[in-house]
Order: sequence, then C-alpha cells, then structure tokens
Amino acid sequence: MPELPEVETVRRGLAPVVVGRRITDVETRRPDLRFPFPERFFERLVGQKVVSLDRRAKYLIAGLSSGEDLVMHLGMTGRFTIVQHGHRETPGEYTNTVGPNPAHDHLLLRLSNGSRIVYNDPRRFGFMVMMPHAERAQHPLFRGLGVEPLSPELAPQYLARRAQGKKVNLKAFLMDQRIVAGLGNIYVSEALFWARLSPNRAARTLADRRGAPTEPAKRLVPAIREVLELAINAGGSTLRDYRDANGVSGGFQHRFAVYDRAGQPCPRPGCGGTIRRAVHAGRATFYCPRCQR
DNA sequence: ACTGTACCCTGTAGGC
DNA sequence: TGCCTACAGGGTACAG
Repeated sequence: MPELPEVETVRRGLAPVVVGRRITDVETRRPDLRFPFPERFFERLVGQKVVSLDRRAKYLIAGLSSGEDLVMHLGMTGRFTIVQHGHRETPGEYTNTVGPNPAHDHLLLRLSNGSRIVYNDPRRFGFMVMMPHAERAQHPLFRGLGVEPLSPELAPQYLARRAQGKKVNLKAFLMDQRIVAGLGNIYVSEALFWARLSPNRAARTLADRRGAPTEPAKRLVPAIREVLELAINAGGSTLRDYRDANGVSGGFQHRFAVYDRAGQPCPRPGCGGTIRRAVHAGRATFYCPRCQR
C-alpha cells in the first residue's frame, strides 16, 4: 500500500506526537508480523526516548536514546494510528469507530505524554527490526537501496549510469528499490505518464552509447519528483486501506492520470488515446499507448 | 545476469 | 445469500 508519499505522510503525522517522548509500555498481540518482532523487543524499547523519526525509502526509522534504531516497514496494509490521551482505553474500542478490524491491531506503544500508537496490519506484510544506528547503512535492508528520489542524487546521469545495457522494461527498472528507493506501483505508472514514456521501453534507452543521459532520462527525473511532491502535498493516495497517523485518507487518488483508469480516455490534451492495463513483473501497469513512447 | 512465477496473508469486489 | 476467482500501495526466493 504505502509508497514513499504515504510513508512520508505517516511520518509527518507521527513525528510531533512521538519525537521527544519516552516509550513507557509495549504490548505485542502476536509474536510476529512478516518476521518475528525483534529479540527482547520490550526491553529494548521501554524507557527509551524517541529522539528522531526519519524516512528512508519506504522505511520509517525511529532513533532511540539507546543508540538503536527501530526500523518499520508498512508492507501493503500496515497502519499507524495515534490514540490521543484520554481517548478510549483499548485499541479494539477505538478501531471500531475510526480504524480497520481490531483483530489486526498487532502492536501498542504507550508514550510518556499519555498517547498511544497502534500498529494495525491485516496482511502482515509489514515488519519491524532494530539495529544500532551506526550499523544501519550497512544493514542488508539498507545497503543496496538506490537513491532517494527527492534528493539531488536522482539525476539523469544517475539513471543513465544504472540503466546502461539493461534490457528490463522501464516499469520494472523503476520499481526496483536498488535503483530508486521509495517508488511503488502507483507512482511509477504516474511518473511514466508524465514523462511520456512507455513502461515497455527498455531501461537502456535512458543512456546513449557513451552512457550519457538521453532525452527520456531527462524527462523522467522531474516527472518522478513532481508526482511524488504533489502526492505528499495531497497526503498520499488511498486505494482501500491507507490512512495517515490520524486516520485520514489520502487525496492524491483523485488526481491519478492513469492508475486504475483502464478504458478511460487519456487525460493529456489532444491525445485521444485510451488508457490500457498491462502487467509488468507481475504488477498491474496503467499507461496510454498513444502518447507514452 | 536476467527473467518469470510463486509465495507470504487477509479482505473485498465481481461473476455466477 | 453464498461460493469462487482475481486482485490489492510490498518484497523475496526460487527455477529456468
């Protein structure tokens, strides 16, 4: 579910509630999500102050006063919800009114300001791991990650270098977290539309014979950046499950140009094409075969 | 080195 | 109403 804009929106909602607070209690309702919760999870969290809440790719990272990082991935359906001080006592009660099925409330964090944070995840593709902050960059989850798309590191030259000689199609290339970290199924389709590039095009066409960026590579960079920025400003996209930390749906789904719009007319003025659904690397792709070349 | 597929898990929508 | 299939913002592990 959550791609970079959704994770960033969750981060911004959680940060003012959790940063600077101490964790006073941790309650797990089952031993695992996608993976088991970290060893001695309770002991490593309780008593720690949350000193920072960052995002890298689709990971949320809480920096703790112990020097460890709590790294969280929301998978497809993971959701953090803030329960304000003085609200109802059990997560189950609150989720009956503002959230999903309380049977999938897997983790409860209590904070020194009286707030509670509930992690709910029906499919349990999410996971949490802990590691010393100093070791994070070399951790297997982070070591191979590609550039942050909103950083200056995402440049036509970078894409050209990484795409050189690659026959993979552009859709799969951009979905690969080792190339650009944080893009997912929705925003790759949208960015390719705005860059007027076919998802079927070979990645290597982003580079010329000398490895220099081609016109398509130069179009792709601002397209990716603008789509992500617009989506963050809209609070992300809600297809079905996604909510921010306050339970609010995203708004960007109303501005999809192509995603989930198969059969509808291409929104590009004067194009007249019809949006098509295809499958790349096992995931649905939406594009206009007429203006995306 | 690259595919393509299956799989992890649950919920929901649509066809019959 | 129910049963069945397909599919869903993620990532990984295989076989070929």
